[in-house]
Amino acid sequence: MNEQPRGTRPGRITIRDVAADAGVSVAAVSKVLRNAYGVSPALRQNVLTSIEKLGYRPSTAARGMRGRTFTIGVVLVEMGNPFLPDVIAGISDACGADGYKVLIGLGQAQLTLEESLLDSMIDHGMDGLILVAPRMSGETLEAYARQTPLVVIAHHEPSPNAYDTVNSDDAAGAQMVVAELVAAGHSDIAMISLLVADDNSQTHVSVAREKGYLKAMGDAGLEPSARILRMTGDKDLRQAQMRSFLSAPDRPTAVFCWSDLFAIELIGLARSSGMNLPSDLSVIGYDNSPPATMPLIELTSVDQNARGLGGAAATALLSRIAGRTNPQRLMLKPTLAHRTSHGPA
Amino acid sequence: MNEQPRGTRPGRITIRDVAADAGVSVAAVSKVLRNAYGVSPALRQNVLTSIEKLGYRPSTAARGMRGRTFTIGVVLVEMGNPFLPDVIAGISDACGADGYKVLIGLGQAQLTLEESLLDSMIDHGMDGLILVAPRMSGETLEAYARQTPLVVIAHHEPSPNAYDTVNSDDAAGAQMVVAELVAAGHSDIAMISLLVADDNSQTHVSVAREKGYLKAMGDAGLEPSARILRMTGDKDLRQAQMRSFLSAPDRPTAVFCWSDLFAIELIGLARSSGMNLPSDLSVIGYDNSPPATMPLIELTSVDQNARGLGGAAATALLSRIAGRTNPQRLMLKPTLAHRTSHGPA
DNA sequence: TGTTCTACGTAGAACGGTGCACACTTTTGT
DNA sequence: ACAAAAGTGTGCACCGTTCTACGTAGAACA
Repeated sequence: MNEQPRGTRPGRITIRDVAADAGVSVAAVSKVLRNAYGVSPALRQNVLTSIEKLGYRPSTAARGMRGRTFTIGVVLVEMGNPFLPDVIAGISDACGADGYKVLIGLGQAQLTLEESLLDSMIDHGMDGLILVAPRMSGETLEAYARQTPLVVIAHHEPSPNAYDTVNSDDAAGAQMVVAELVAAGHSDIAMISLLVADDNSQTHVSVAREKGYLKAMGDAGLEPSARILRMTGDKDLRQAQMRSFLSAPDRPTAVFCWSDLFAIELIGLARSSGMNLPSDLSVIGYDNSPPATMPLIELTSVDQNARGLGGAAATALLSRIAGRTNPQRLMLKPTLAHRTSHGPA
Repeated sequence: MNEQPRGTRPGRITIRDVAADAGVSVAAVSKVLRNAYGVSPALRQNVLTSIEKLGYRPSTAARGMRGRTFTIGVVLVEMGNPFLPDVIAGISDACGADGYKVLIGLGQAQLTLEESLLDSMIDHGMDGLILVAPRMSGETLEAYARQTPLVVIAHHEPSPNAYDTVNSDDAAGAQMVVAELVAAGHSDIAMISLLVADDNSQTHVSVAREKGYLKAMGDAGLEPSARILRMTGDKDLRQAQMRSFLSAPDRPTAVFCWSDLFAIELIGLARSSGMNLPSDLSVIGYDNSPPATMPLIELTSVDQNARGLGGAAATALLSRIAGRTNPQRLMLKPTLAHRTSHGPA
């Protein structure tokens, strides 16, 4: 191996340099930095001038050892999902206002990697963590929550203890879809959902959407025709499943897809097999993601308000960092973005 | 404000606990951790056992003050681009093998935020940074490179000094596209590119692709018909531009789009205006992103080997961290993924 | 005038690692 | 047999902050 003397780079301006320049103590500078009590306006101004002049930036690493780092970590399972950018944007906005930075880690859909990432973030001294659609068990989450302030997005844990959950009301979203289709005259409405392999599948958003779907079908008196097809995450297999679904004799007149990704695939396959949409088949998706707005897709879709979810999670986390300990379960109402992928029965 | 005593959580196992348990000095444990010279196999094993037993994890924050953090930062401008996940995967793979963790920051397409993010990552004591398609000027990059090991992906800086660049050979990719279309009998081939507003637009990948396009058109003796339409990043405006392009009397027989996103939009608009593809218009894109493979799209597209780019960047960064200082300019060959969005003239 | 507050500022001990300088023990070389 | 070199482990200063405990001066009060 090599041995470069690393860590703090040689020329770095430290709090001592600032203190010397301003002619005050190191402690005084630290107080100014933290807006702590006990600094006169004159001293504060003096210090700020020196900071500005020297271009001083506090070392987060050093801060992490005693105080806070003003950094929060966000853990994603994967980054292909088009609704994530908005979630992140919502988090960043809410955090940025309070001077917090956001750093993202990627679990690559591997549970071990995901957990080691959490450890790593805690080791970095991050002030709190936000997990998006984690695959971990409730106990694991509780264990992490004991180590650091924690908020979870898109994960329906029934009764978290030491952390908060922020979700879109997935059941309500599904009910809106069914209601919309029923109002358009459909009675044969299927749902295409996701086959979740996990042990913790019950907390997955798709399950909440399934429940909403079933509830709404029941409320409309359509439970006999209600059916959920859970399709795999593997693209090729899934498309085969969709093809056979589309060519089956009992094909419904409308389909509610648990995500836009599935819905768009379904539309593509339907069209390429000669079907005419929406007259032959109405399709409604979930996420209201950018591709939903594309010409030739024009997918009606449930908007989760991803940005709102991110913002709410960040706000919750900040209040937790500030000392709150009682668990919160936030639920945001989704809306339906109307387009032309569905029509009358 | 509140005042929770934060920073290191109370119960945390420190290097001292490990040293006590193993009955050795703190320095010895530190040596084992860094696999530094001067530890006997016996002592090493002894220490490792205690580490395992106590579940010790070194504090990255504390490490950051003197040594390395075994963390590298990746800065993205935005995360919507579907080729980013592969780049990240490539980076993570290469880094994970050496025990490095990857943390991602998002610039939200704001230059100031992007730069403050770099600062923040340096402040965190990260061992090195990888920037993907940054919008910064060459001087700014050099300035950062003086503070930390730096590698830049997808940014055609002609002669970097203190950092490395890793690019796909964008010119070659464009030439492959033109060659493919010419071989299919096309002679009227336009390019749709991106209108870059920056001051540093010359380093943008789209410009390199434009050059390749022009070169290939020249080589094929088609310079008279060569034309580049630079379209805006704003979606609605762009679609208007595309519509008028499609309905113009001098519409070409084939179009090379600088990115799949543009290509897919173009295909959608063409189809929805009644055109028949690829007979009325051949389209080839760039990125070979997931949507390119969708039914009804089947877009022929240049594959940049995003994963390879990420891997190469990580390898370069690690060698830079290990002490290398001479600049490297890596260039990976792209390949063409053939599908049905283009056909004979 | 003496006493008690309050406001402001400072000294210095953490925090949890790293890595240099050194001491002690074996090997190796002659 | 003796010096030099190599191998192994330790003590401790240091990294750049935070934050507690304390000192001091001036204001307010009696």
